[in-house]
Amino acid sequence: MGAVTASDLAGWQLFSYLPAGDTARLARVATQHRFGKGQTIFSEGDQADALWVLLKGQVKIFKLSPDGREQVMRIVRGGESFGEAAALSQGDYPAHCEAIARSVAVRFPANDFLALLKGSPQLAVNMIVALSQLLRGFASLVDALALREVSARLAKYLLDASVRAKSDAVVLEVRKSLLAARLGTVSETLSRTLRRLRERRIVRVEGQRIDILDRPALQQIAAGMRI
Amino acid sequence: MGAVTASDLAGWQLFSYLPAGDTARLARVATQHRFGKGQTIFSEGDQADALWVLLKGQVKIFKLSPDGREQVMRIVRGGESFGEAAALSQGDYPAHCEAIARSVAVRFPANDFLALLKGSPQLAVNMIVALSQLLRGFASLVDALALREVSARLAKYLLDASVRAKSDAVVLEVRKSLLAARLGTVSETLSRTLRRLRERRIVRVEGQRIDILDRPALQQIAAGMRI
DNA sequence: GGAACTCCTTGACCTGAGTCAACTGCGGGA
DNA sequence: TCCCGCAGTTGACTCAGGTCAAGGAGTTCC
Repeated sequence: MGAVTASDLAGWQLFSYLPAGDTARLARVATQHRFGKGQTIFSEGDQADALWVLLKGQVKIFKLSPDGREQVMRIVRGGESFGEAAALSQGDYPAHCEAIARSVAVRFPANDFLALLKGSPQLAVNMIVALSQLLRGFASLVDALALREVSARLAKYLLDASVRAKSDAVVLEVRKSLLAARLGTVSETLSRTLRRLRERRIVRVEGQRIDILDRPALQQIAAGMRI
Repeated sequence: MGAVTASDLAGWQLFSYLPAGDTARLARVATQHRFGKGQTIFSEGDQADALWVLLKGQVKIFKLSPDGREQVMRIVRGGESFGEAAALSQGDYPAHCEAIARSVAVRFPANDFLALLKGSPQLAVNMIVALSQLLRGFASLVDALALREVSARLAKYLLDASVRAKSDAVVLEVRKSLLAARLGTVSETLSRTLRRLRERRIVRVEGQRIDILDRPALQQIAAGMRI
């Protein structure tokens, strides 16, 4: 745990266009924390007394089933906030949160943040935009889980990742078992699905690297075509 | 389509604690619309140029699978807003929206609303709280779809509904086929699941009315116990 | 260099739940 | 009062995908 300077906050989406005074006030209530790989940041049911921004590393937000299966709701990348919804509606965290790589995060006590929100329309609007995007992400996750087969979810993931990477070569940002949990399945099924794509020459797989060989086919599968 | 007065807006959660000036400005950009049962309010992919508040009636937000299965993301009740996330992040509506009963809704053009947000910290905070609650709802939907069986989802739904009704007698707010789509299943499976609960004397079913006879059993099923 | 991991892959099996089809019964309209 | 139609129920069948178990292939640590 350490102090945070205003310049630490500059450049993050949530704090863009903020007047300097607001940034300074935010920095004053913030504390910096380091987490080792695998370390818990918060658990489902904990009192949501803080909102976080990830500076460095990678963090997963996930739920567990009664028999221990894991659904990853979100993989947080550097610069993104997390725990917002819980902290801002003053209840418990609705999911678990764990660092999946060495990470540095900034913690804002919920009360302080809420108070600052009321005095900073720009911060409030930024927060609203962030929440809206999050909601979009969740809507598409619901769609995927309820209405798409695993092959379509995987195809969509690869296409999205290739857009982000601006390349046909996708390097998975997480281990395959975690990707499986993200896609709402298990690693065995992911492995089999990836094999079907490989056998059809739609992708080439080399460890964490996946090359898209036949984009149109992948798009058809993402749109619901059976394979 | 009709005009909206400030008093029409009073009392709705999103507009609570607003200074009179803000309410008046909101009313000035708002228009009132009536929808018949089954009428489309917007479709997935439409440009999200407005945010809505439902005054009367009932509205469903839903997605369709490639082969036409329906997942209801949300059932909007009187007083709630909808289309917020889409309108506030300036893209397309990510889902379909249809009135499931005769309804009256107020429409706020996205640009106007966004402008008002910047000038009304209280409105912004209300919006943030609303979005946060929505996000919680989605998180629990993801959890249900990915990690719970249909019986557990149904049990949880009944328990929640009974809390809202403050009674062991739950009157379904929607047709069973729509409830099925809400729970991420089909009406046949809902029917069979309900029968299993009936046979075990856990509930009594009379049309749209369901009496909870054995709450502890229902709680166990909601927590993942197989039946 | 090898032991002990952890991650991934593959095969065999099983089951929850979706599909299709038939039937029932209530409720509204003329 | 009699249809007609839609919501709901039930049975039979099918299958996507989860579980269990057994390797294999890198990695890390003595």
